[in-house]
This record gives sequence, structure tokens and C-alpha cells, in this order.
Amino acid sequence: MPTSDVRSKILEEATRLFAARGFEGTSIQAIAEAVGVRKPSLLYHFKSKEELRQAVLDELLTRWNEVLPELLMAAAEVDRFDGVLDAMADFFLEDPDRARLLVRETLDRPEDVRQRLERYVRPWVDVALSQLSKAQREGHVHAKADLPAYVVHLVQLVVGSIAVMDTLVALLPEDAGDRRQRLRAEMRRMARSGLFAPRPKNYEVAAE
Amino acid sequence: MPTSDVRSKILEEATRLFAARGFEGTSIQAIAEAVGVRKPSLLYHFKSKEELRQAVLDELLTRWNEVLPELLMAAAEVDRFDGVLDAMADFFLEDPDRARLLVRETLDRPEDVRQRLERYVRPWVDVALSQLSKAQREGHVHAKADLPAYVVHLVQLVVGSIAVMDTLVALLPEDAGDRRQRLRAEMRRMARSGLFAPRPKNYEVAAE
DNA sequence: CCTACCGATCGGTAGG
DNA sequence: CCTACCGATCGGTAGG
Repeated sequence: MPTSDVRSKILEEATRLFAARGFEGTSIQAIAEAVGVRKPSLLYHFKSKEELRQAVLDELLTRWNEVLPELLMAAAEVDRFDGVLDAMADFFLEDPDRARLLVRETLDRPEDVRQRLERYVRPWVDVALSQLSKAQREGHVHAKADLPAYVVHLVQLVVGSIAVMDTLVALLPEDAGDRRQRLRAEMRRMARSGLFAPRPKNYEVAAE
Repeated sequence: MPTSDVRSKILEEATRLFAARGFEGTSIQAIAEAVGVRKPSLLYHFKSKEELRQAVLDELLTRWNEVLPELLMAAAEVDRFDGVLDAMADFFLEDPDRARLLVRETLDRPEDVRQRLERYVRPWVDVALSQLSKAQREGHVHAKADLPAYVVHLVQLVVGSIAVMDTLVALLPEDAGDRRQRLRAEMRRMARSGLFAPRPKNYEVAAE
């Protein structure tokens, strides 16, 4: 085991608590209790609360960078767009705390997050953009779409919706079956209809 | 003057600071300083920090409820949809702290916000939905659209995007003119294309 | 990884 | 609207 068991448990509980209560709303005492150690033991692994914050965010964005680029780089397929969109949604739905943490951090430290997005997210956004531009020139994508702005909104739509999903589902009619599933399906539909020119059956992004 | 000058100044500074640093990240001492009074004076106007939080949120949602319903109820016009969407965007762009506060509060107190949305937002969402349903039956709106889910996502798109707009614009190419304006225009385009069936020129919601 | 302890700041009150 | 003050908790350190 490369990193100690306690260290990764601290990261796990810190992620959970920062997401639920925010950084300022979470004491290192509370994290230590959740882990099952004393406060000074936590501070042996992370020299300060600020260092723990950075480590939590680092881990989140590192995992993001493990999952998404390879999907984006994969051989062109008919449903590439759906694949990337679903993978992004899956990543955050798998643990909605990731979305909440990212939104909180963006509100708490806009400049810090901006620099991280520049480093972690922009590269694969640029790849997606070059493919989408090609599809736009070929007429598969709405000519009027402002692609960089579209992608930014799409990411915000996915991350933001998942971050507050538990509150949003409550606004849907109660009788509806799986309200989360409905929100997700409609998110996908909105993403597609905002992108693809009206050729219902032929929507691939980069079919060679 | 119905409410004292100091009281409204406290609400104003509290809104600003809660939005920027969060509730837990803002001390009542800091708010008192921003207002120019001592801490116990602030606590004369609001018996506790919690009471101040509720008052700040009340004011925000009350203003929302002053602006939006009348717009929604106004006589049917060709560009009703754009009108409502723009009014909503204007409301939050006029003071982006409103969006940030709402997002933070949703993360901090999901159940509390859910109940308030039920009271403040749901009524006019229901009005919008009945009009959109009619438009959908008449074929102006995508048949596949899940309208309740669509509206929920649309509100989240507007509020969420504005809440983190300063960070998002930094992801757009630097050369672009007014990047905020670009984001806003694309938001509008996404909202429309997700809703209206492909009849480019005829997009009104409820034209009698 | 622990006990013991630090100064600073927190939300809030007494009393005028 | 103020001065003066409260106990509790904060992040962090000494020392082992």
C-alpha cells in the first residue's frame, strides 16, 4: 500500500464533509472524529487544514483526468458525443460529492479553480472543440452554435445539476417513476438538441 | 422609511458576504464592520446569525416573486419565452450574489431550500408548464421534451451559470469580445433549441 | 499516533 | 446603539 490507510480515509471523509457542509463549516476535529483518530494525528498527515483542502481537490481532478481524456481520445465512433457526455455524468453521479465540492470550491476560491480548470480541463475541452468545429463545418452541428460557450455551459449543466440534484428532483411531480432518471434523460436531450442540426438519425461528431 | 437604514444595510452586506464567503465563512463581526456598527448592535436587529440568514434568503426570494410572476402573467406576446428567460437572467445578472447565495444555500440546507422553492418558485413554474404543454400539443415544442424536467434544468442553467460566471468566462478564448455576453447569448440559444421544434421563425409559446 | 495545551476568534448576553 | 464580558470551539503546536 503506497499511501497509508489512514491518510486515504482522511481524504475520503474530508471530501464527504467539505461537500456537505463546506470548508469553513467543517472543523478538522469533525474530520478526525469521522476517521477515528485524534486531531493532532490528522495534522501529522496534512500539515494544515489548507493543505488538506488542496489534497482533496487534487485527488478529485486527478481522477477526472484519469477517466475523461481516454474516452475522448478513443477511436471515433458513432455515439462518441453520447459516450463523453454519459461518462462525464457517470463520473459525478457515481459520487455527487464530487460535483458539490467542485461547485463550492468555485464559489469559495474562483481564481484557484480557474487555474486548475486551465490545467486539468481545458486540454480535453480543446480536443472536443476541434472535433465539434469539424462537425460544424460539415453541417452536422448547428451553424449558430458558439461552440466554446456551448461546452462551458454543458459542463456547468452537468456538474451544477448533479450538485443540487436532490433538491431539484423534489420539484418534479411526485408520481413520476425515477425522477433522477428523468432529469438525466432530459439533460441528455437538451445537450443534444443544442448541438445537432436537425438530422435526427445522424448525429455523430466525428465519423470518418 | 419603514425599515431602519441600518437594518437594510446589514441585509445588504450580509448578502454580499454570505455570497462571497459562505455563511460559515462569514462572522457577524465581519458583517458589523462592513456596516460600520458594533456586533451587539447587529444582534439587536437580528437576534441571531441564523435569523439573519433566513432574513437574507427571504428578501432574495421575495424580490424574485415581485419580478417574475407579473412577467409570466402578462398578456401573451410573440416573444413571451424570451421575455421570461431574459427577465430571469437579468434578475440574477443585476446582482450575481443572488445566484451565488441561492446555490450556496441549496448546498448548505437542501431541505430548507426545497420548501422555499415549493412556495416561491413552483407556482409560476406551474403556470409556465401549462402554457408550454399547450404549445407542445400544438406542435411548437419538441414532442420528446420532458417539460417539467426541462424547466428545472433551465432554471439551474441560468442560476448556476451566473453563480460561477466569472470563473467560466476565463475558459473562453481571450480574444473574444465580451465573453459574458457570449455566454449569455449561447445560454439563450441552448434554451430555445432545447424547447422549440424546428420551425425557426415561429417560436412563440402561447400565441392566441 | 497520543495527551496536553496555546492564543484567537466564534456567536451571543448583561447591562446600560 | 455601546462597552465589557461569557463559555465554547477554532486551527495548530510541544513533546513524547
